[in-house]
Amino acid sequence: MTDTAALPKYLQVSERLARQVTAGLLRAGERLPPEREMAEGLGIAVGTLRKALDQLAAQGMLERVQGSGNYIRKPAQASNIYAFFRLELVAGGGLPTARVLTVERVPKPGDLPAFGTSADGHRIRRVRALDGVPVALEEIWLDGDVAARVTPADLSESLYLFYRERLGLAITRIEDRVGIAPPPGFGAEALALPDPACFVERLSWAVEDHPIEFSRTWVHSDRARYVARS
Amino acid sequence: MTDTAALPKYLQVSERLARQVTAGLLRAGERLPPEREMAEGLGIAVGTLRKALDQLAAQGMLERVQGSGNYIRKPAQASNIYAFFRLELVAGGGLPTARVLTVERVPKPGDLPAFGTSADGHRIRRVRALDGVPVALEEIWLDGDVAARVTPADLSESLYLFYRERLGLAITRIEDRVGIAPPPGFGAEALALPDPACFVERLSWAVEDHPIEFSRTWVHSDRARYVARS
DNA sequence: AGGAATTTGTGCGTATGTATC
DNA sequence: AGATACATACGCACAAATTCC
Repeated sequence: MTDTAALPKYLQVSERLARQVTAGLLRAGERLPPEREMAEGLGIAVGTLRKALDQLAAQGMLERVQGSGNYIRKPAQASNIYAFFRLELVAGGGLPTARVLTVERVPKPGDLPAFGTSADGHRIRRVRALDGVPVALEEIWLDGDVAARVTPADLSESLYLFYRERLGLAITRIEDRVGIAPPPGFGAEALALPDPACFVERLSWAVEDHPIEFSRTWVHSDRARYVARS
Repeated sequence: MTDTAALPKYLQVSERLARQVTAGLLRAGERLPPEREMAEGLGIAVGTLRKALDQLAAQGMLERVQGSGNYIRKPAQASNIYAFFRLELVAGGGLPTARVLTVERVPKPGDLPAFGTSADGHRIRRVRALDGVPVALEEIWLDGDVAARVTPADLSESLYLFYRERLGLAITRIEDRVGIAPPPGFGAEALALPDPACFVERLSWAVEDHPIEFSRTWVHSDRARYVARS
């Protein structure tokens, strides 16, 4: 437990809703109660709730339809809650899943950008799939100081939940860089991606200007693409 | 002039500020007047102005600093106002410019996604540069029905202004897809990009669900990258 | 160092417009 | 046409961060 200052109400609410979506309590397509009802139930003003919903809409998690209602858009999906980009099949859509390959605490290599305070990092390697078809390799570096140990069991459900509930961290800012690069050696068990692949580098901030995570995702662009909607 | 319904005030204000930035009336680093002053000058409520400023901040055009002020972030730059991604040098930053190579009205080829109502499109080809160094090739398809003719002179200043003032169109939604592909044949005069390159496909909506523009940008990823910040 | 002034952030409540059902 | 529900707009009070004296 950190001594983090209390989040603003509107962020508390959007975080809570995001968690409920992640946990599957709110499912895709589901309609939320009317804003006035919901605000009353939460004990906040309608304007505050609307700000929270705007947040979620901006993240693509919610669709707001005037005259109709607010609808959950994203299915419950692991580890993609704060993603700026969505990984999609070339044809669009696809149910995202991820399988953890390895989790190791190792010294940060020199080619990583500066983030966190430790010389070590937790290196998490995963295969990401859409509708069961492997489409990308991913390497996530979590700063060594946020946790002494990380095990695959911690990560099996949702990276998001792990960060929020086990570490007490709320990711507040993300920077993505898009380029191309050859995929790294992920071992024989991993998907063989053609060389080179489109990839996205991500720096995640837990608090302003203090990144605690760095990740790289290599996407087989014949099978899937990163999609961003404004 | 279209019979478009009047835009909400907060969008009118953000559009106007965006134009001023594009036109160079507001320069990078410049601080805006205090919100209360500004709102009074515009004859609107502070909350409405704040919503406009939030828009611009979300677009990366403005930086809002509590206790300090609102600062213009982007330099005056042509045609990048609505960009979801920013094209940056690998080291970060770089002053973006663009040079139009050709503008032609031609039948839409079959590999374009569905957009607009015409069988023809205006094909605009450009070289984009950062700090004077060519880093990307770009092909923009504007639906044939939004204008009978388009000339390079129309585009020399700013694609944004052209859309807004000549065509009366406000881009309201953008969808970007990231992948890799070989750069096309842009003629001998164009920058020779290595094959393949990282590229971004963009569909721009003028009104909800009615895209009028499609573009593809091929980026030499050794020189520049697309960067998105949340 | 410290405190006041300035400036943006959060939160509330209300009234009216507009799209959907 | 009426009811429902989200969108816009206004105004106010207080909190929090920054700036300046």
